[in-house]
Amino acid sequence: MRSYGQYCSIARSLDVIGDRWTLLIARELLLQGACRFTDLKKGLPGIATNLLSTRLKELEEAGLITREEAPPPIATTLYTLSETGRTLEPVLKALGLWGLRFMADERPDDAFQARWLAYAPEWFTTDADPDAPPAVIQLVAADEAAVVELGNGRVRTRVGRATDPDLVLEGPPRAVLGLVNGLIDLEGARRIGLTATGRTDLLKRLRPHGDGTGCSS
Amino acid sequence: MRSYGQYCSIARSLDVIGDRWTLLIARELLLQGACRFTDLKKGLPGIATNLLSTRLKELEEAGLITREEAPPPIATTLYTLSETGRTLEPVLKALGLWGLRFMADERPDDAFQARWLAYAPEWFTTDADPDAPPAVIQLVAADEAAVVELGNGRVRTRVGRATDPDLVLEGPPRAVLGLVNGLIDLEGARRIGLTATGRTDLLKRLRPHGDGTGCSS
DNA sequence: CCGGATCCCCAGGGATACTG
DNA sequence: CAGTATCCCTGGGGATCCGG
Repeated sequence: MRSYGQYCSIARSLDVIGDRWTLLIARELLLQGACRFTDLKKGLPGIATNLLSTRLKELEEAGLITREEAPPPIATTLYTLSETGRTLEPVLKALGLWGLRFMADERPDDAFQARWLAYAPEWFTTDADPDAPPAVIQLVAADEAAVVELGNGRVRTRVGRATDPDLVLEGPPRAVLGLVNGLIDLEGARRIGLTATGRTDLLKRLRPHGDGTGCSS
Repeated sequence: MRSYGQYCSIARSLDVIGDRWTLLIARELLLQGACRFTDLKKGLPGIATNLLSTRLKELEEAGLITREEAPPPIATTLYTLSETGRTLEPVLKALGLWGLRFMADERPDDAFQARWLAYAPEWFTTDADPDAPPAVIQLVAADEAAVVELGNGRVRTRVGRATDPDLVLEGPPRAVLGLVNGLIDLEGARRIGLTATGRTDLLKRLRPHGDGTGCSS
């Protein structure tokens, strides 16, 4: 990208990661770990292959990712965030937290993936009752499933299904994520199609890092 | 900007503020407060006027800035960050902190302004000895001057000159800012042209929010 | 199937001139 | 001062093709 030519750390950040798609590539690598070219392509619906290729080169030059030629049985090149690349996590978290305010807007054609369902609770909520016994919440939205595990004062998430969840939240993405992130309350979420089965009291434990934008009724 | 079309809060953030120059406009409005068109243009060396105009419209539509027609004696339109716009501060701070690692690179042609000298200590350092008496550090780099005021456990900065500073740091931008932000130590800063006059012990009070990138000798 | 490279086209950005 | 208008050019989107 063309440099802004400003001796300012924000501008210099953007010189490196301000290009289109760059931060989303970092998101995928941070969420997925080592990725093949095709894995990245799948995780970035809409990206052109030439762009992905170009960005990967640029990111490697900038020292943010490393490419390694994996031997058989993988027999392909793997892309990984470098130590420096992983320091982008706070940047992605800040952006992600700020962007929550737009998650209420309905845009039916948006792509949606289980990983994006998963990272939000882990990054943007806290267990409000850290001493309470462990609990498991199953999220299901648009055929994508993720599991939220509460316990030991932590909120952990993973893609997939749990065997015996204490609570199942199912519905359109903006209902599930809107509820979990405190943009809407349970009643509001139900009104746009959420089904909550099980211990809905667990929702009180999930405290969003809200910034005052949310909880309309 | 063209939407990424992903239901992910990072992607939705970038849909709004991912365009070129957008975040730097927010930086200026955050640092300067209400601005005229020309003020922004001066604070954003290199921006084309049509782009600035376009971005201001987009930002207004997104609800991040408000334009107000000021009556005489100002008699012009003023741009201000809205309440929502001000919530970008954590995003800018995260980016600015991450970008510090690139401030060591020398790029002599980069533009430089006093405001960019000023915000870095306020955002990225802490008073390591909050109970110590107040102190004033004068920063001077490339003819731009800023004042750092330590006191009451806070680090405050402003553009301009102090009457009787306890310490004066003068030299090329990357020497002054590199030292203040912990990228280099005093010795290293002197080696690239820093002059430190006064109580250099105050530097110990200025604790950078470093992330392990710095302090090469 | 994977990992790209190539080509064409268009939108967005850059520089500058011009106007109320 | 506060933009608008214009022209040019680069970078991104989309499809296709190609070697391993």
